[in-house]
Amino acid sequence: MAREKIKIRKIENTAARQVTFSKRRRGLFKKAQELAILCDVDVGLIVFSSTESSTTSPAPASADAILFFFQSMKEIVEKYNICPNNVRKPEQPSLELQLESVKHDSLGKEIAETGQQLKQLKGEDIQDLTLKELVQLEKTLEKGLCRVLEKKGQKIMEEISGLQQKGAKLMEENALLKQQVMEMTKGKEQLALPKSVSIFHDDRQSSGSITSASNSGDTQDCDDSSDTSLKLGLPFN
Amino acid sequence: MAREKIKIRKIENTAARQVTFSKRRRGLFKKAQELAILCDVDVGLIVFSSTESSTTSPAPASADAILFFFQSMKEIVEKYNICPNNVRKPEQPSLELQLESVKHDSLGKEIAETGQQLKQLKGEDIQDLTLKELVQLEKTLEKGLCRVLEKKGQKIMEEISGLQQKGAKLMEENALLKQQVMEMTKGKEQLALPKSVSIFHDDRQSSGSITSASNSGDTQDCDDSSDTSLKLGLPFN
DNA sequence: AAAGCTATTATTAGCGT
DNA sequence: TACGCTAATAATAGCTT
Repeated sequence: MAREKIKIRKIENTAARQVTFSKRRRGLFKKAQELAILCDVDVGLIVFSSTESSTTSPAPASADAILFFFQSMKEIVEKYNICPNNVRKPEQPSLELQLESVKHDSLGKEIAETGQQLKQLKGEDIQDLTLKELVQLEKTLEKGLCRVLEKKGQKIMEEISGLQQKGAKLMEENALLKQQVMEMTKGKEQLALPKSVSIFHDDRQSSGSITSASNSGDTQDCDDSSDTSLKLGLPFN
Repeated sequence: MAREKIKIRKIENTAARQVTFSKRRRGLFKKAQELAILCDVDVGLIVFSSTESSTTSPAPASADAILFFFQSMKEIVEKYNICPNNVRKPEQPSLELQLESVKHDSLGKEIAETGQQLKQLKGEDIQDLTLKELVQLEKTLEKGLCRVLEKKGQKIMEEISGLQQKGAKLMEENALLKQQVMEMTKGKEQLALPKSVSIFHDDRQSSGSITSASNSGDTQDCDDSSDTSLKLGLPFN
């Protein structure tokens, strides 16, 4: 309803969207209020303003909106207080208190603060911080980064040791199979032996070779894992 | 906005009020939806009437906030239910259902998640993260740190440039005063000359000395500020 | 009463500053 | 950037059906 008719679809231009948002939100609230007054009804309206750019973390915006909403609700409640035919004094204070508590030290505030902290840790919304605050932020980030790196190192070592174990087992199995193959190649006459026997034999015989193999294998494994750790580490950096 | 301008006050005629209510409510909801679509925001609107209540939440994005909205709404609705002269049983279930439908994502959950993210960014509570998650965290932290450092650099440069300007001004003043003192020390006979003349003289004579002084001063200034920048930078690292 | 009509007011999109 | 302006569209008050 202006110079040009527009289609109701998302306005892609950010600035224009912001302007339209302000204007239309004002209009919407005005109309809501008019409806409430003209028709003597309660209207609750909440607009989740995403004034921030595309960056995530909806918490602060939501919190703002929630506070706004509660403000409106409070006004409605106050209006009702004045309204003569709805006199319910005992109920009013508790609701009032709830609103106040939400406004001051409750969920909304917590979300807002936590959300902002989160944003700031992500390096967003740091325009108005003082140098001191920035330095504090930096410290926190470094500390966090340090811990994360430490934990990452641990995890990588765990991963490696897991791989080592797996490797060892595979080697063991491998050696076992080799042994079996050798066995089969050597004495083809034993081919038809019962499983249990052959297995028992294998276990015994392989014991020594596997041990030695796993020893050398361990050393090799370590070397391999050193390489592996580098390889593992890289894709995650 | 029609055949006649009306004042925004309660419409006393019940029938007319009801008609206006229907019309305006439709308009309000339409506007709410338009705002939501055009500006890509969440809008929650609830209208309480003596005969019905209706709700809309055009975009299901931040469910937790909407839950909060519904919870609050529910409280108000309950208040209305208790109110003896407003009996609206049939509407209750639908609102109740809507509330239930979004209940599984609670605001508490958002707080918990945001809080945990915050903690994890600080390097706490990262015991059970996977290697991949840790790497993601690391990236986020590095990005944040990078931004914070950049902003810090900016702030420091601002600080420095401010100090430099101040320093330059002080030096200039200093030189001027020195010149004046020298003047006074050299020729005491000129002490009683008219202002305009003495000033003119001062300007002239000092011109050379001041220029040179300011030159060396400038260099000194630069060095000083370099040192200053280091000194400024250090306590914040 | 509910739905449709239209003269009139209200809102606002694009522009200019 | 964030205002104010105004042509133009949108909503709607009172009426009719």
